[in-house]
Amino acid sequence: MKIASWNVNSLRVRLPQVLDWLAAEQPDVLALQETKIPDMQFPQAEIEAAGYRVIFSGQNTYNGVALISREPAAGAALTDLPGLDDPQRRVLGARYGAIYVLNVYVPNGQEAGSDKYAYKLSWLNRLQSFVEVQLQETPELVLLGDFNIAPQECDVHDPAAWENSILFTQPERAAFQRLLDAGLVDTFRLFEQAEKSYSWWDYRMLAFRRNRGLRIDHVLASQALAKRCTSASIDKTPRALERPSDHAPVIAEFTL
DNA sequence: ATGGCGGCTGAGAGCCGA
Repeated sequence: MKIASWNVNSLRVRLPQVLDWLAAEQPDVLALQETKIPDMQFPQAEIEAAGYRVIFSGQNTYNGVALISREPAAGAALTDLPGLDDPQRRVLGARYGAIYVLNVYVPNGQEAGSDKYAYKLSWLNRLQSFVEVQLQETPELVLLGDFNIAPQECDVHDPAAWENSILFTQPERAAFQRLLDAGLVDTFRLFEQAEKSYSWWDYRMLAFRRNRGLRIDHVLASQALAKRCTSASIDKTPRALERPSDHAPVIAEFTL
């Protein structure tokens, strides 16, 4: 079972790259964030023509998530965190076989101390509560997506420069740690990885070429499932294409 | 390192992302 996450920063723009990536990598599940497209305009036919199923929860301009899969999702999809009345489309959960897949686009937070920062932290609290409940229901669970949090110093190209900056503040990192404490494992760190491995690079300042990035996209697996994780990686190749997303796909594989 | 890029809207320049 190969599960991946990719913030595409507009599916309208990136659809050809997504189709190419599906053909090349053959994932069983691909979670997309920042599709930025209303459901009525979602390119369902193009994805189905590639041999995949897809479910989506979108809106215009901002946010939007989708789950592309080989096999159809079982049962109804979840599009809202329980207890959070939020028009922003940032969550999509569905079960594939025994595995519950929860695709999230965590709020950016903009700046420590801002209203958006408070929203981010409360959003992460709601996420944690839901994960705790869902783990009782489906012990095999993958929580993946754009977390907008670099959890450790080794996930930041210049930790000193990023100290107290959004994506790397202590409260954000503590919220990420609480997700792990709830029973999740950062699959990327189960394996030896190259130093300075990142999943996002700013479009500006030649950040990708200089590898000045952050690792903010993650595939977290429940402890039951993490035991069956056989690989975890970041695919930097799409980031080097013409007109790329600023994020790279992150991948984890599990034995069934 | 101020913003530097890119996508969006709406038809300007500004918002937002990270």
